[in-house]
Amino acid sequence: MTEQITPKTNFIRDIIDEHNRTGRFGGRVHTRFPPEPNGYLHIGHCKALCIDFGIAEDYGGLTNLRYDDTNPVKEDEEYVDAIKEDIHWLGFDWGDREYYASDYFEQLYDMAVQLIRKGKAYVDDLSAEEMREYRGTLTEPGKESPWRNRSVEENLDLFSRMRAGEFADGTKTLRAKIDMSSPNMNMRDPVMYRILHTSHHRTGDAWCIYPMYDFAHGQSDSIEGITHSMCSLEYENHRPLYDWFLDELEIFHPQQIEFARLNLTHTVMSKRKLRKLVEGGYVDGWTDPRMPTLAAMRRIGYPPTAIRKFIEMVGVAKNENFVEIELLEHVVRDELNLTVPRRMAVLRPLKVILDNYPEDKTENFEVPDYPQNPENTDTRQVPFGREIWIEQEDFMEEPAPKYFRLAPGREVRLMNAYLITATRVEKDEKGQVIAVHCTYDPETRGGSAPDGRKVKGTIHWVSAAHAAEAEIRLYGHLFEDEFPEDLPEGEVFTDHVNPNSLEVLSGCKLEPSLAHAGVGESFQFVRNGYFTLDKPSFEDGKRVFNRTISLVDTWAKMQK
RNA sequence: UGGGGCAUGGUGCAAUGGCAGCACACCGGACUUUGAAUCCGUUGAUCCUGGUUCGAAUCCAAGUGCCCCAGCCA
Repeated sequence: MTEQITPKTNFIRDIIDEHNRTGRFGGRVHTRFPPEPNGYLHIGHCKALCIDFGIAEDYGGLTNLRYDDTNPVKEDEEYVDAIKEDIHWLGFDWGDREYYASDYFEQLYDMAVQLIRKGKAYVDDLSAEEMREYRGTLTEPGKESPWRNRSVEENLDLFSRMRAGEFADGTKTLRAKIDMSSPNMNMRDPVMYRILHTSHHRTGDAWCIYPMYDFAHGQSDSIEGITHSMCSLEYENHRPLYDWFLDELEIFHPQQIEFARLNLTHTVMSKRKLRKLVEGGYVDGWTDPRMPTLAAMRRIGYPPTAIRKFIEMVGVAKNENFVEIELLEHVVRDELNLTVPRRMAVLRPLKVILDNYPEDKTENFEVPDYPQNPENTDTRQVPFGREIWIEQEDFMEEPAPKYFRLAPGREVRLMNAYLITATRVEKDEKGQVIAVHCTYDPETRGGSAPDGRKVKGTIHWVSAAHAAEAEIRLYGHLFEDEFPEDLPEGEVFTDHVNPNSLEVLSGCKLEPSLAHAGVGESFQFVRNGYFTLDKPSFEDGKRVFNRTISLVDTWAKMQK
């Protein structure tokens, strides 16, 4: 089995240990996982998920699930269920602590009023464009809004009328009164509330003003008693604001801690781009096997334990990183190797005829299901006959150096069956090999010779008389490495979908036992890729398989 | 060029003043009923310069490089 990972130290644990030493939170560790319900969770979110839940678990603390649903124009109920399913699939649980930032809209409103009363917030009439001009630049300070010094009474009145729906979208905002010349752009009077006459997936039309992330997140953490609020690096510049609101409001003050998000080679992680793929019909939804979503990984048979192990191996730090997809695949394969049964399937079939095998004889071989796992000795019966299918690439008429598989005059082992020797080939009018004639050695039943002679090659096979027919879809990575930052529209966009990411092979030959396997079952493939039965399981009366990149990689290695 | 952050083999993560280590990848070998897997091994790194120290990846100083911030997104 996979080796135990030694518990890693990381800077987050150092911070928490320090808090525990000083007693800042009374030894309590309470985290939250705060997805915005605007898409499916992908492997990148998984890192945050594992950190939020994992750290709390390690310290005997709790983790809340909290949807950061402060922007109704982007969010949808469809995603909240999908997110919950993914979290549970990974084996994490938030108990009954399922919260929504929108649960706090009333409290947040009261807090805003409180800040207005303190003279720390004001209603601004600047348009979005004007606000941008007033904000200044990275190197030049901003200017104060002409509306910045309205009286508390006027601000109170205007803000309540904003809530009442008197003003159109974009005509007014509520802003924090901080410092227009701050070198940190987030402190230049950030917007707290904007007007959005849009109905919200949970609060419906109860509100037409919605809090910004910065005005909602810290207070939500505070309300829930979160002690450690982990987020990605880009929020570092927001921490002063996170702290400012909490301090001005004089409420419980959690600690925000930032870490580097996960980047994976060959993998598009931007939710915006993934969404565009789905909406543009470039893929078959969020669970398309080519997507990096957890739902897609579940569909193609990645074990959740392997994904968690992968995240653990990646570690946590503040360095910008690009983890190689090979690590993920290694971890997944490592587990699948022991846990899913092995089967034989021929993707690109070539007929082999055993000339000295009785015409209508059939026999069964007992074959181990888990040859790699000494603790599981399950076997199955695999039928064998005079005509069999082998992989086209397992035969070379003129073998290359170091090629150990079948060639004229050469003896190889049919895995778990017999040793066979190629005698002659049959070709069509174009000179293509359409069948290979062989002789088998009846003394080698099971694949070993009584005289002890060895063969260098072993190949897989499927009995022609018993084979199940299938169309198999080979899924690889969806994208080329270079994916445009600004996603182009229409035709141009398709240029960036890797054509090799989906290869459909028809006429594949499968072991008969696979013909009865059910949707969702995973199998180790004969050359150590693997595949998962997927729906739709039948198309035009043929079973359809989806499988993952692992096989493609293995295949690519075999070719070179 | 304002502010914030980060620099350790190809990649990711450790080492918190004391022999720079682990995993993946790569290469080589062994073994094998697939050339996969497994096992073993090799190569390979502290951004630069100076300083403190018996001793620096670690502390100090000055550089260099990369990332983030000018949404009424999160």
